[in-house]
Amino acid sequence: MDAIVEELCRSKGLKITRPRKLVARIIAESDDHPDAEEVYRRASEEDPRISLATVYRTVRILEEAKIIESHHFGDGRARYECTIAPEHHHHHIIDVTTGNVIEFSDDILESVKRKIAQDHGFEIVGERLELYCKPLTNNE
Amino acid sequence: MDAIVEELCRSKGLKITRPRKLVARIIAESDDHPDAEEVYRRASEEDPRISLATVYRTVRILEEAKIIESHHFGDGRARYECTIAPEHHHHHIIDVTTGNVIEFSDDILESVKRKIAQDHGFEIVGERLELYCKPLTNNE
DNA sequence: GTTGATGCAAAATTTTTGCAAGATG
DNA sequence: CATCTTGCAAAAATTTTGCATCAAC
Repeated sequence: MDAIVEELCRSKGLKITRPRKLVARIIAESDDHPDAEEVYRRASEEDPRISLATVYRTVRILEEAKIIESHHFGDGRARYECTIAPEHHHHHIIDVTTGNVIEFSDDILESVKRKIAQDHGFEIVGERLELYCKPLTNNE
Repeated sequence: MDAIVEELCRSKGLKITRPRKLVARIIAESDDHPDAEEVYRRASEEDPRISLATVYRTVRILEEAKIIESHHFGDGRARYECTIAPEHHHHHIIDVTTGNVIEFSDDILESVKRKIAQDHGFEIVGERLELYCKPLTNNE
């Protein structure tokens, strides 16, 4: 993980710093899509010198480097997750009754999306799919 | 259009006011996903008494009433569009080279999404699909 | 007339920026 | 040691709120 971040930073001419490694690792280790404030809180536990401004600057840089992704799940702020994982590519089901976020991926969905983009003369370079759902009930 | 807004407001016990009708109409007539500031600007031209706070309050109410939808296309602010139209349901392709937003809808996509939700034990009550794309080139 | 909505100004929230000091390559 | 990055504090941008006034029902 650290190695990948360092490699990606290097390839973009970015310096490898303690805050960058820390923020990237915090997000990689989190499976709950923390927002900037929460990343800052978790980072501060390990290195109290880090500032919130740096977290914001860093997540922007890491997002540009495709190391992390940001999402907006309806609340005002951006929430982050790491893209570096064997099977990262996925989307989100948000259970509106609980706020739980469930990740999923689907090959058919992927090809349908790709074809739609193609038919419009485009190639997908980024995307965002969120399904806001409520649990199925048997009688309704 | 006005009639639908009025009916929906009434059914929720909301008063039908000049600002509400105006904001709803502005958004219904816009095909460019304006943000709150822009809705305010357009509304002000017709009624200079309206305030930005009211625009924010009104879009929230209209969104709760399912009369409009909000989106986050990567810039910081929320952008709005009206849901009241014969064939409203659609998603967005954002051309990252120009910032243009293209709307599309696709029946196969719809059923794939519905099935995915079902397989996870959910029913879709809202959703958001954005494809960030660049134009296809023949040689790359 | 009551109740809910508006406008204003002020505050809250989220994010960005200027700049001096510090760390990296 | 030149350049990029950080931390701090201050500002910007977006959105929300308190309250007196006003409008809808």
